Amino acid sequence: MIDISEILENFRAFIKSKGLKYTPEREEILIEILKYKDHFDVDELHMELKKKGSKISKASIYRTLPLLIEAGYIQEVYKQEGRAYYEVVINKLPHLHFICIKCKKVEEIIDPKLIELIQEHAKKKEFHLLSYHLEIFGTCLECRKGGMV
Amino acid sequence: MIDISEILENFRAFIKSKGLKYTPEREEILIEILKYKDHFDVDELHMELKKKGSKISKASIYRTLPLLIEAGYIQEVYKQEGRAYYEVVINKLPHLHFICIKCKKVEEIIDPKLIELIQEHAKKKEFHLLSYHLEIFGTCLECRKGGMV
DNA sequence: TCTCTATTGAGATCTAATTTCAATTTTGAT
DNA sequence: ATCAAAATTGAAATTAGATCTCAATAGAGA
Repeated sequence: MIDISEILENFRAFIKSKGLKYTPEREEILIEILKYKDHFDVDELHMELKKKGSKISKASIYRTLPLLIEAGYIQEVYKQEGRAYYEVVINKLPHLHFICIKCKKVEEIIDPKLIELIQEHAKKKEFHLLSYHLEIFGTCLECRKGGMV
Repeated sequence: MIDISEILENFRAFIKSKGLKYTPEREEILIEILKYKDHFDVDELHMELKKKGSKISKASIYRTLPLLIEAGYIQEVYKQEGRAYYEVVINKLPHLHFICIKCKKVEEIIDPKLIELIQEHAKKKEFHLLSYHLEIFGTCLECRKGGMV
């Protein structure tokens, strides 16, 4: 389970270490994001915050996301139709996304062999791993039954 | 080695099979793309065609790329700063891209274990694989030496 | 050759993301 | 607490890749 207060304290330290200011907006965005169990995008997050009475602008969200990525809390996982999708990656290992291009369903696959394989290569190249996009695009069984592709 | 005339004939058949028309523009775009040994983007391709006296518009390139992807000649491999990058995938197997976020260098890794792993999962899920994005973002050794991250 | 339909180029349009800027807030120092 | 310097914010303007519109053109079967 994720300990929010610990994360917020870490985030504050991260922000401070960069000589930036720890604002209520940044904290509120992080708290809201931590609630996501799966993928989200900026519009979705903005609407969610609005629904709760928050006045946080999209601009602030766009400005905060790179910080959260840099701090290691979230990752951009894929882009579709010009829109970026993110997910919380705390305690999450690299995983494959199988994305159906027809119904847009996304399925996650976590495979220790995959993780090992990636880390092995990164180690060999002395590459410092920050994030990853591992998407497999195709069509799922249900959509193929529907007479497509 | 790639046999261009065979590919063009296949492409013509593909276009015809969809009830579309085989135009000089489409052929020219495919021929030009087949020359790329690594990644390219629309602007780059458009400039290259222009340099050779071609009048092909960007609109036509944008309209042709999805056909080439569907026909299996190219793939969109990653997006960076709002721009999509493509590569020729004829005779190419799934491979990882290690992308340095500092110097933007991209290194390809082909690993039979990776291919096997992906195909295994796809088969299990009865997922029809069309394309993939396998990007690992991070920093390379040289850039880390430069005092960053 | 004729006709139907797809395709093209040029420019308009769309829209996610970024930038600008004045007002506000944070924060460390006093 | 108060103050000043610098970062941050929201709103709106701007940017830019990608898509769409449309009139003119060209491919392809009859």
